[in-house]
Amino acid sequence: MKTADHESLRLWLRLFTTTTLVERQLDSALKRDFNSTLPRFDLLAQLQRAPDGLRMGELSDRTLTTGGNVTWLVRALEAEKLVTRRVSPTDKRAAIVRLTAAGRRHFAQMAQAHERWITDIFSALSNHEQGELHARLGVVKDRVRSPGRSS
Amino acid sequence: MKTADHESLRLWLRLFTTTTLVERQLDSALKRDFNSTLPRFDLLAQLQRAPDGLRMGELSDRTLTTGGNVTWLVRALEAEKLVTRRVSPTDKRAAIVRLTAAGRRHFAQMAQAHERWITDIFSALSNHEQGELHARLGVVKDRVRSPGRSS
DNA sequence: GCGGAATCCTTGATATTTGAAGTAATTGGC
DNA sequence: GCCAATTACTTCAAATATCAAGGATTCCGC
Repeated sequence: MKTADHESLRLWLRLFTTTTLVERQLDSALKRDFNSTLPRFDLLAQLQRAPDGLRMGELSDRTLTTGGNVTWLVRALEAEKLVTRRVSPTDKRAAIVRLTAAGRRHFAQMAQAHERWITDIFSALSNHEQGELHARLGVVKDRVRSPGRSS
Repeated sequence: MKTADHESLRLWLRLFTTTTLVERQLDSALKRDFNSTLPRFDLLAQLQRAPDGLRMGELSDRTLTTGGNVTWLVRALEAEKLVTRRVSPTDKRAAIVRLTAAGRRHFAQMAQAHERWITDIFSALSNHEQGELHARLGVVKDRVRSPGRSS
């Protein structure tokens, strides 16, 4: 099994490297063209999918970032009038965050460019290969979520 | 192409999510068992592969982190006597970083656990699948390195 | 409906990372 | 050999992220 083990390490290294490189490229392109960042884009993307808004905790879960950080990001986006925050009518502890019209417009522009960049990067793989990659990463992801007893 | 495009976005999201989850798991396990972190581990790993040591710039390249950050990390590891730093005899601008004996021991222990964790996580995929995943990520990685004209 | 436990979010301290600017040393053209 | 350009690294401030603690509110068993 020595070989297989080593193979896993190499795979992880490549997974990490590839993701980091793509991440940087997107982040710097967002900065260059929209004066934004990937974490901000990510948060806005979650909001766009949720017409009724999301609570802070939901944003935290979906963006894989901590609560404190979501508070910080939302505060900044609110200052730029891209999102609003209001207290939930049914739970006064909770804050509901929504995109503003300006936020929606701003996001739409970024999303279009973002999709072009992504499509371009992954066009190096065929449609079929992309699907397979997606599925296999899913297997890994599920395993990480539920800590595994060894095979 | 609408479908293919959307597929790329989903793929990227999954790539990002999976990597982040694995990264966190490793980082928190390193913290728990060795009071260390993934960036530190990563840096030590590079040094272990280089018996003659590495310059700061080489560490920066190989760990995908900025120069300022490498300075910071190396300073901390030096304070813990895990690495040494000395001026290159051939180029007084350059600093050469090496593992100490203690650093080597410390790293060996972490590496063993690290390999177990990784192997366990990726054991959800067959050997063949791992190889294929590795190869396809390589294609993406190469494409990111050389900014692509669209297909 | 009361009170303790749980939940939602914010805060503040701290840690980490980046990016730009600065310092020192080397290189290369002349 | 000399100076301008380049390279290697560090420093410092600002951006970003985490973590633990705390305040407010809600939930739930009684």
